[in-house]
Amino acid sequence: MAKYWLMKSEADVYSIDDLKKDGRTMWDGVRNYQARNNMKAMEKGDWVLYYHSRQTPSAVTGLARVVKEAYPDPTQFDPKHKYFDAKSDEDDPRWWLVDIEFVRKFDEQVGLPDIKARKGLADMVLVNNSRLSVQPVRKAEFETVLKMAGEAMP
DNA sequence: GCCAACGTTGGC
DNA sequence: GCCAACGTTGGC
Repeated sequence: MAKYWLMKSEADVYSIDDLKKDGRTMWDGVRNYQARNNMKAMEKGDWVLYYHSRQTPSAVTGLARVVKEAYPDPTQFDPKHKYFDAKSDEDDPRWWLVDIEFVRKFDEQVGLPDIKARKGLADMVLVNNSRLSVQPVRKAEFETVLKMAGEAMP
């Protein structure tokens, strides 16, 4: 059974349009343990709501899918990279990531205010823990967000 | 651009 | 192990 997730990206850093252009991408740079643990729990074929933060309003803008399960984030070992982590051991990597692929861009974005106002979405992690960049989504929540976007279930 | 909320670090 | 200081995220 595929699971459901939500992944955030700053709209002006890597948008759904960038993902569409690239087709797929390596979700590097996550340096938060909870977010990392969520990526480790992902399986190929899981669905991902793609969310833009730092835009007005923040919004779910599309759909992506996990295409490669967790492996060590190579940027943590590159001293020249901004995501370099000197404390990470190659034999026991601290940071992991997944690859996701573009599925669909929504014609209609689902804004955070609408999500907050929607009955049935009050328990979404997005609503209650605004800092977590990779988070689980319940099936019913996923279905509701898709419905709000005017999209059919994948 | 501001700043509240949160996670992490490090001194003790 | 506590907690103050610091850095970052992200809503507004």
